[in-house]
Amino acid sequence: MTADRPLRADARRNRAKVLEAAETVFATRGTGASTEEIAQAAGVGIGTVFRHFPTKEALLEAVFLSRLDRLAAQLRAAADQPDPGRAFREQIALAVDASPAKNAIADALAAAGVELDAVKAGVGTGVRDALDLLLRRAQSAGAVRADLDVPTVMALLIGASYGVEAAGDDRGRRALVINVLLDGMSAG
Amino acid sequence: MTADRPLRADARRNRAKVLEAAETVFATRGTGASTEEIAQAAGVGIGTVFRHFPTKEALLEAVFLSRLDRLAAQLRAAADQPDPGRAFREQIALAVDASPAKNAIADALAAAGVELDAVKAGVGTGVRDALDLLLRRAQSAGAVRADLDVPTVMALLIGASYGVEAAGDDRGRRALVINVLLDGMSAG
Amino acid sequence: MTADRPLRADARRNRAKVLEAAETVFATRGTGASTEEIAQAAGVGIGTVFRHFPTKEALLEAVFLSRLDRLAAQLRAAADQPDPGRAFREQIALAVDASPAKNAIADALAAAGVELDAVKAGVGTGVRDALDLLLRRAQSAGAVRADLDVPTVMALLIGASYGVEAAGDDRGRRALVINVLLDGMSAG
Amino acid sequence: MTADRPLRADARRNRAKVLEAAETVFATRGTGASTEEIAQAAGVGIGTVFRHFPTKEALLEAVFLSRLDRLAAQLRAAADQPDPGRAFREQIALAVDASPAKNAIADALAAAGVELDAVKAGVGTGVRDALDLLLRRAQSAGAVRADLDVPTVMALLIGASYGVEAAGDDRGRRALVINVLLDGMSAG
DNA sequence: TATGAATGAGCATTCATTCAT
DNA sequence: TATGAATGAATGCTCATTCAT
Repeated sequence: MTADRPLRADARRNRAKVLEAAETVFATRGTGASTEEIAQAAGVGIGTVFRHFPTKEALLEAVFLSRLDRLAAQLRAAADQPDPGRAFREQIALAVDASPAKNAIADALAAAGVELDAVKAGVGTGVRDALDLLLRRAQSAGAVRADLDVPTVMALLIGASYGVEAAGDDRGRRALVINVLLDGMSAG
Repeated sequence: MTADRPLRADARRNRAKVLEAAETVFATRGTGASTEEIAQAAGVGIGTVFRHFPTKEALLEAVFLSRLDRLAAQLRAAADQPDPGRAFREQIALAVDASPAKNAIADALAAAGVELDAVKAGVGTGVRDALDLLLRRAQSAGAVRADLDVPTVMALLIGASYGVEAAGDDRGRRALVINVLLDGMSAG
Repeated sequence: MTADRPLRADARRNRAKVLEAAETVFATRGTGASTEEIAQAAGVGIGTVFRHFPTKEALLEAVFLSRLDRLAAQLRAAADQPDPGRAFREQIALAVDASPAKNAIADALAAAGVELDAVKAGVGTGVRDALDLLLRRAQSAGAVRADLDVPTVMALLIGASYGVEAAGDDRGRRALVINVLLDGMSAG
Repeated sequence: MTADRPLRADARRNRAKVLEAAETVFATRGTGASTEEIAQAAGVGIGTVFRHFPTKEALLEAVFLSRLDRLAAQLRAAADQPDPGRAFREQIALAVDASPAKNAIADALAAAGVELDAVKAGVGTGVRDALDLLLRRAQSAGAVRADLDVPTVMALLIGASYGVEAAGDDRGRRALVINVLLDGMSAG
């Protein structure tokens, strides 16, 4: 009975608009931003936000997952670069530098009692697998210490994200933070 | 700056009770915990909380600063240990492992638009100076890379706190995270 | 008054489906049930519900009237039974026992400020006339007190419906409530 | 620590104001009336309403219980009248005639899934016991049929309340409804 | 005509903050 | 100075109704 086309195009567009607006607003004003504010930023009625995301928590989660999806895609794209050590380093640096806003969202979700691991697991083979590949290759190439596994690298990534955030606007300092992390991860 | 009328003994006691309760409650239930809940935990009326801390933000700030004060004291106590490199490493590890709950508070403050740097500066010569001493000595001893300065170390500390938190309950993983950080900071 | 273009066959079918679903849903989940829920139960889109009943109130009214229609038909069918007193008693008992769900609807309508009398008048010669016939015959036969008129009997019916509802699931108690009512209405 | 006097006087007065306003507003505009409206009618802030009644449901319940309490008091006061049959009849008539607005509240509570019986039981020995006394005495005096028990009388009372309400403004008709009920309850 | 996405007014509830006692 | 009742702005969420497809 219910197909998936007619107005579905508009609906999908609205969903995307909301998601995008939410990402921006949460990043800008924090996760405490009101749903109303997001609706306005998206240019839709508040009812529309709740139609697509039945709960503020659901919206937060969706934003978080969409970020993780993008990260996974990015990591995957780097998997076939020639120099495994370099690929690893570059991706870590990129991931860390891009993530500050994600942290707040993760925090908010955690505060709401959401099982973050479960959520991440939902991304499935996403980030985890992509990272796994990058890491293994870098370790095989002798570029990264052998005692690191994916969960630990993820913890380090998260930490570095906050570290970079704490470093403020000073480009040099941010780079230094990342550099320390990479040095710590390198073999030898 | 602020006139510091010594504060009647019972008043001071109340202030301390509130601060302590706030630290516990914020750590336990998150910074979203209501002021009322803190008042109850402290065994005082809500009016008393607001008499001592005119704003929830002020209370959060006070809790954060009190933690920093304790950290400063700890760092200072380590300044005269014989082996500067070891002292540095030990203190970093200690600070990081003890800090998880602090993070949420710093986040909340940041979200509230409080200039964290300013606040930290307010601890004055506290953490900053103690850390400066430890760092310089370790660098002179050739145990820590020379391109690190205090603000960067603080950023790294903050990041490592979150990293450890993200590592979860796995003792080994937590240690590994700290280890990576220390390796990254070490000279050579 | 209202132009009654025969309504395309499928349209009529939809109208009936909605009415039926509404009756069930209102009875099951109360009159606070959302229109959306009714649409789903009827297997139609929400737009269709509103096409046939421009207002939730209108839908409620239609359900109510449809019940009254059935009641009228039932009363009419009993009009030619041989024993007028017995017919009256049986019909009263039947009407009362079947009506609990109707009460909630009548309440909701009343709460919405609908003139219930006007609505009932709309059923026209329906319940009123059928009841009139039954009552007169029973009174003529000396089975029912002479000071009762149709409006009063209707008020008693409504009251008894709620009484039975209040009696709960206890079959014996429900019967007793009806019995008291019938005794009160009987002559002598 | 917490005594029960100082500002308690004001608080109690406010609680009473809210309860009274709620009773009026619910009776006037139905139980769908907004809490805000009640706050305004009571001349207090909306927060005050929620301080005293943590939920709209709780407020509804309190209003209902307060009515039942008054009814119980009234019934109890009639217990020592000389003529038990007369006392019973008078009290039933009074209770029924005074109750219209109560019905809506009972309905709302029932709709909210509140166990009405439990609530009524909470009035404790209130209405139930007072009614029990009246009923027994009237039955002993041979004025009321012996097969009635308290729960059934309560169901009849509720039904009669609605019946009277349905009878509208016509004094004569209202009296007739009550009369039928009393006749049905009388012995012989 | 049917559909269901969009809309936004309306509601219950929370909580930081104020102030009378 | 301590208390806790009062306040009301703000928020998440629901639902009847509209309208583009």
